[in-house]
Amino acid sequence: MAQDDIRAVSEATLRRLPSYLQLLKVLQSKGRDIVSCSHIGAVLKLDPTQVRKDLASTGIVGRPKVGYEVNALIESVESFLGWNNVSEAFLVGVGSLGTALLGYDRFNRYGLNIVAAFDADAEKIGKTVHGHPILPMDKLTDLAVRMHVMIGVLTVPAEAAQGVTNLMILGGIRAIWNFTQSAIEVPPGVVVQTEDLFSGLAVLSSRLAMTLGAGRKQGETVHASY
Amino acid sequence: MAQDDIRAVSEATLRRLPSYLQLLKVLQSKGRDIVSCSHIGAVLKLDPTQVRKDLASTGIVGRPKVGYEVNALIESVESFLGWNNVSEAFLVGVGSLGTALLGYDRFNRYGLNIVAAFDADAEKIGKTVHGHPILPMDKLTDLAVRMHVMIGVLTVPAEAAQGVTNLMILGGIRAIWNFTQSAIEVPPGVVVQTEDLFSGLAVLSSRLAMTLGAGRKQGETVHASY
DNA sequence: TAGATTGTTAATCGATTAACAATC
DNA sequence: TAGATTGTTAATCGATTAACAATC
Repeated sequence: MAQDDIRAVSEATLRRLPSYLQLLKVLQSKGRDIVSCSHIGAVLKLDPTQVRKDLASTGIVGRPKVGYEVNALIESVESFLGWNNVSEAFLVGVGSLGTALLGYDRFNRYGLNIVAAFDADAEKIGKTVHGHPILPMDKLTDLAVRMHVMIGVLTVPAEAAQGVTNLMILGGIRAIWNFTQSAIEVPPGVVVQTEDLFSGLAVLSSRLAMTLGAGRKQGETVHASY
Repeated sequence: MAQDDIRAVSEATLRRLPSYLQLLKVLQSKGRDIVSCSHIGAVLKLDPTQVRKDLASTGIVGRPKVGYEVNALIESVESFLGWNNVSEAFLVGVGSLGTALLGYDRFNRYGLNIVAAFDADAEKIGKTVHGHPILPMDKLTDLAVRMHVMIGVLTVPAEAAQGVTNLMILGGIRAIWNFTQSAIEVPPGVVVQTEDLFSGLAVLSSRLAMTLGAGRKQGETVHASY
């Protein structure tokens, strides 16, 4: 792939990259130098050609007959995702989910460093959650500007989502990881990734209902695409 | 759609159903009786035909020129997903994420009722988290059998995932909501839905890198599919 | 009635999978 | 060399979107 060829990589491909990365790191820790697409595909239950195309979209070039160098592949996937350089992020909304994310110490390996947390609740301000001080909302915009923070993690109640988003935008934040159920509006050039827990639950519920459902022949089974 | 026609509904459709449901409940609370696909599509930024097909797959029949009855539509989507009857679930692994999920009191509206939590840590056993008593792992299988629990929520560290899965299977659990990064093995007839936080982060990171990236024309913007 | 909306079939689009040449 | 694997083009498959008939 030519180096200037920034073609759009499909969301499906992007979503598979972290699973490759995880496997590659396991292989690396086992001292393995080389890996083939067929091997990756066998472990992750994916088509080898698909693995090859996904990897190629990160810019890696392999060696026919040999495969890919594990270290080079990790480097390629990580730099493609921007995960070799840690970006600083603000988290807003220190409820149960926000607290869980603040406690997740492995984000550093995935390019994310949560440097400050914010909450509207005066009770919480000044306290520390998993080593992160909780700051008042009115500091958000100024601090984002001063620290050049690019990423915001949104874990507030749905009704507060748009207001907090607006503060983030004012602070120059360019990417919002949205854990609310609210569809937030942002200006062009700002990226939003919404995580909806219930969409996964819908898949699970429906597949379960199907396996348990009447009218189904005995022994017939349903597999989710995990 | 004929009532015995259990055709496979695509995962993409299943994932959109919760967002329809949420909007419909907002409309219901506003006292609205009738809604059209074009209206739903306009709010959620989806093609009206796609909305119509998604809704049709739940079995609802609308009225030409009029639209769909809001109440009937909610009933149709909920019963399709099995969310009108609450299923009891066990949660295993009371770490930060498990704790957050235990604190999420709205699962009842989504067909899920977490009736017990389990952990391997003796320190945690006997304590109560968000009103849920934490039980020892060795009670899991027997209790699942006795209570006819069908759903397991897996929030343990990756290395414990397969072992706990096996206990769940022995207990007769038929659906596993897997929040670990481990690809678990289950027998036919058991449904697994794996939630990978990092796949969402990969999408965000890559889209951000693309908006910030060099070689990009000024003013060109990238939108995530939120 | 006319027009808006549903229901359904056809066309398009893009992702996945298959085929095969290039390569070490 | 022969065979395995990459890289790439073609075929297939399924989801999305468009077109249009049916309906109130």
